[in-house]
Amino acid sequence: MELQKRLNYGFNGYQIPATPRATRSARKRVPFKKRVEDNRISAFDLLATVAGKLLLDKESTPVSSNTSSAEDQSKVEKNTVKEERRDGNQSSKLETWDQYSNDREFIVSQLVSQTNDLRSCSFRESPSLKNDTHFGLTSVVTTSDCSERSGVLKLMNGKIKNETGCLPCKVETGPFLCGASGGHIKLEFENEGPIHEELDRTDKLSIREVADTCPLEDPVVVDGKPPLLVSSDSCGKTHSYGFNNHLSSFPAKRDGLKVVSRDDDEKSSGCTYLGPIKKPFRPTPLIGDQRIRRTMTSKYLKVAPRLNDATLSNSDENLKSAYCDRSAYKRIRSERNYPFKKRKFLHYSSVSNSDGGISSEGISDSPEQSINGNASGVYPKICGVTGESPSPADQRKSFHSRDSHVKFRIKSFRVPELFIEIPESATIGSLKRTVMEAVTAILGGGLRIGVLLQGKKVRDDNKTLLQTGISRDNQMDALGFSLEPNPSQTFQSHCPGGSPLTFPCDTPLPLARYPATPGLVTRVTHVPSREPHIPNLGHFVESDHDSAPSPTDMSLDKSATDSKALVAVPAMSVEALDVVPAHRKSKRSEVVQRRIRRPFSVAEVEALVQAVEKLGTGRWRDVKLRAFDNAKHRTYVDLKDKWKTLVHTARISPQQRRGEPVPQELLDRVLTAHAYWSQQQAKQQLKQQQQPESCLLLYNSTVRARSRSDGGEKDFG
DNA sequence: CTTAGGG
DNA sequence: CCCTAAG
Repeated sequence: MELQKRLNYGFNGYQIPATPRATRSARKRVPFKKRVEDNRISAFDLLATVAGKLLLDKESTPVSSNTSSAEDQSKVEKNTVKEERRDGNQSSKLETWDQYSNDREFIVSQLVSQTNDLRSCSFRESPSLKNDTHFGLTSVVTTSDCSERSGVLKLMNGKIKNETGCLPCKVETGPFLCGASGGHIKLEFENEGPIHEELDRTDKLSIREVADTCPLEDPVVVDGKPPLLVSSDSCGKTHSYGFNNHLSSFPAKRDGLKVVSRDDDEKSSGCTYLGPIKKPFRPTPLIGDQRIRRTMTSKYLKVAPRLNDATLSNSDENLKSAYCDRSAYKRIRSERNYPFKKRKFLHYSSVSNSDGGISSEGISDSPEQSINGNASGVYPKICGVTGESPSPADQRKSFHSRDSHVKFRIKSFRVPELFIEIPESATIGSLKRTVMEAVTAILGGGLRIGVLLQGKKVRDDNKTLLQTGISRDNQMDALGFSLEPNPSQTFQSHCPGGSPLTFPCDTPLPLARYPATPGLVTRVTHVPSREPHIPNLGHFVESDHDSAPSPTDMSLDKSATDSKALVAVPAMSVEALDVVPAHRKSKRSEVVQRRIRRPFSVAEVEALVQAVEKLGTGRWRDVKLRAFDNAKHRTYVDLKDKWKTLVHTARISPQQRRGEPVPQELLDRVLTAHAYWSQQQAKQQLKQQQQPESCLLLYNSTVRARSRSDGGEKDFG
């Protein structure tokens, strides 16, 4: 497999002379936009983009849209640099990574918000559905000219709103409650249209749609009484429900965007209210990050409060009912204003704490089933496009000649089905928790994005949009995205104690209550963010076009690997999420796939030995520079490790050695050199030890002498 | 960032 | 290879 890829792509044309010692990070994280500039957007890119930002905005000219302002661009660049630096490259630009976090937060927020909706989900008893289980999600995507910003705003809104609790979620909740089990929604794809118009249109659309199709019998069970399960059947349709509708009180505004006005909100109760709760809000000059940053801050600091008063007041009722226990309500309330990071934590706690007293609960997910389920089609072998896959060069070429850009806007993702099994005696609280856990399990297991083109799954992440047939003027009507469970994950119920009842539930799959599902959110995020403490996980973009010294280079395999990485977001235990500070970069990075193994070739070993013979064993950086300067995938740590193993290898019997045999001659040299330099090192240390000692002695003697004389003086005095 | 070491 | 403590 790898070999094949290697053959296909080779590493020609990817010489990156600039950063000699760029390593891991650099490879792992290549800002999306950067790649965009390369005109090489592949399906994979698309996935990533979608997942992360729910928005892809590719512009023909780097700065042609609000979205991709020059500022952004530069940021991206910096970003890159920083990455490289981290890897040992000593370039001096450091800032930036952090600057991207905000956007990511948005996304996360959105995800989180959706999660909240879970609480208001309802269950329907229909065991028969069990086999249909699938966790695949489908999403509605619309392309428009809306800038990313607008998308972001929406996301934010969604988030905030949700944080308010069970929001009178007019629009957004509606769809979630509606049957979400099924098919894929088609993608509306349109190109270049007046922004405001577009927004306006979609806005109305979503609202109306929901209104029409989704009566939304507010599924919220009132005060934990027996009616454990409420069925909110109906609405099996697919809607496009965006986040457009809850834009209320956001500083950043856009032309033509409508917002839910709080005044109107008052009337609203539950999801039933679908009135003309919109009010135009002013656009903010979408210029670069500063704007966003400002927006961000103000959002939480200023806007949130407002929301409290407005939205919250309106939804108080809902909140109360939705959260049977006052504490939960409170929690949510309080969470609202917390900065995102903090909220993460709170979120979790709220989950774990929420109402106790559960007799027994259990979730029985059947990942297998789900995975194999038809609907989600997680593993179809289908490839969106078959046929010859042009070489990278070709791709680039074609793109050059045809510089079109595709824009996407995913208004929301559909939620898959979840099956919950819980005893009748369970409390509502436990039910909620159970659902939450089920969801969490899924999320924790990682999600991946699927791209469907005309019903077919596009699996080749390396294909470009163009190749796949996703272009602005091409079959754009059949594009869909889906959230899929990570196949490699096994979802298991946290809680034993099985129970008799099974409630298939059209539950909105809360996207990520645990923003901490960094893997999910981040990995997928191309959106630069500036929130300083949220580590950037954009790693999946990792495309190391580094040149390797030998044809052994597998740099391009990375992309393939990465695509997998995107899929395989290792599950972080909830606990871990809870405790682990959001900024544990290392932790997160871990979420990333570990570097592929690249056994040292004999030639490399030779080079290494030679360098070490010359430089010694304590100067790995120099060794690297000297012998592996252009082997970007070999870090000095790698070299050191290799030396370590070489020494070990040399000491063991040939029979015990594995892998490509290293010439005995080399091993001998290894031993020799190692012995020599060890000796040198010892000598050095000896000297260093002696030095201080002599100094000390000298000092002591001096002091003694002086004190003696002093004493003498004193004595005399 | 580099080194040195343990995992 | 990864992760980290130290420097």
